[in-house]
Amino acid sequence: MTTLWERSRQVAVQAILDTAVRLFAEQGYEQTTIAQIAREAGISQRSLFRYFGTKEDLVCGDQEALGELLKRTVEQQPAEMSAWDALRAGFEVILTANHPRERALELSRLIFDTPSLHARYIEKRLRWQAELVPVIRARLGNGPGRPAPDTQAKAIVATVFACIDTATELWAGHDGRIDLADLYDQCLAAVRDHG
Amino acid sequence: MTTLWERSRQVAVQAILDTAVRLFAEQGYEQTTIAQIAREAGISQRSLFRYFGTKEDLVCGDQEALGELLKRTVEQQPAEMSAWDALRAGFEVILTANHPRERALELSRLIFDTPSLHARYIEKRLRWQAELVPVIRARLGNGPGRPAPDTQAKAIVATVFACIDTATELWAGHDGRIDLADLYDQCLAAVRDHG
DNA sequence: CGCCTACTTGGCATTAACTGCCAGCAAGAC
DNA sequence: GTCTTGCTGGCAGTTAATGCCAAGTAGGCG
Repeated sequence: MTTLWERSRQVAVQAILDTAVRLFAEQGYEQTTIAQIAREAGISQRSLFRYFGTKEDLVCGDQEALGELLKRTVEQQPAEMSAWDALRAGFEVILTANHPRERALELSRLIFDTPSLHARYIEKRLRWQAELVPVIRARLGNGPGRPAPDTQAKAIVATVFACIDTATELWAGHDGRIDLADLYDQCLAAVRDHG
Repeated sequence: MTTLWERSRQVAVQAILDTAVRLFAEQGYEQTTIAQIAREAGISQRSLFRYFGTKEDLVCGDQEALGELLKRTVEQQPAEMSAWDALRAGFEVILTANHPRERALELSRLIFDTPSLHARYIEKRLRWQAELVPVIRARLGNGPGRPAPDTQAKAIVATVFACIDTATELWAGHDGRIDLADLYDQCLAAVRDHG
């Protein structure tokens, strides 16, 4: 019900985010200090840390929301669909729900060009990656002579994310000129198609 | 001329490492300060930072050497061996070159339980990955109708590391009672074996 | 042995990311 | 209008990390 508070919060968040991403793109992530971002966004350092717990959250803060969306989407796929196809469908949905192309490109470049950011990004993802495992396990035919379903599910989820990551890196490297979903399919094909 | 300087350096490194790992295990990584480690190891803070550039290096500092070893091992596999088998052979070598079981378990648990450490560990691993890509690309038959070799190589390397990571996490979760190489094979089978 | 050079070590100051605390102010409930 | 609630900003403090400089020590050389 609190209207003005929430609305001005949204505005502030967006303003800080825009300032931060602009500065990161201009001078690099490491070279940009929290003090500078706060100054240019017209907010105190203390408040900035209340909006974004860490400097890294300025870049990969909305990961959590995307993770939630991905999980729900995968769950809702028809039961007879394979784990791989369900995850692929989830990935497709995330693509459309993400930032506009230009912004996504900028963020991806930033993440893949900054080792510490890249690592943080993956680490954050690993957290909600774990929540996807039970969803995938439920979709596996537990035939005999196969690895434990948990091992199987974890490996599949980890591989899918590895391919998403690789595809995104290539996509950013090509300035978005190649379709991201196509790249993902190529990555998965390189892994799953034998011969 | 390896002299007293180098020898006492080795001794100091080992002493610091032992102190650090012990303290980390006793009170947790975040709760242990550099000042405390330096004090208990009988060295100045300044010198500690000369031996280990960062606090994280106290735990995953020898990753660099392992990465180098991995790359060399993969390169030296017979040319007709597939990319997958060559990487698997490299993984096998690393297993034997790593710390003794107990120490490796302790370190793995520490890394997987500490987000900032985990991130740093991933960062170091990403560097190995990048260096392995050209080695793997050279091993790919570039038949027609396949994804670009670079895409293929990146995807394969990323997947192998995803499986190594998954296997290691499972291994640490089972207190090392299940063979790590077996877990890795199970992960890869879950990904590559269809049906 | 005595000296000189090369290299290491430790202390001091500084920066940057955070965190806790407290006072002030503005929004919303009554 | 007042009163409660919760946001905001400043200030001090902690921790990791880096640069600088003075002091010490190993090792080669006359």
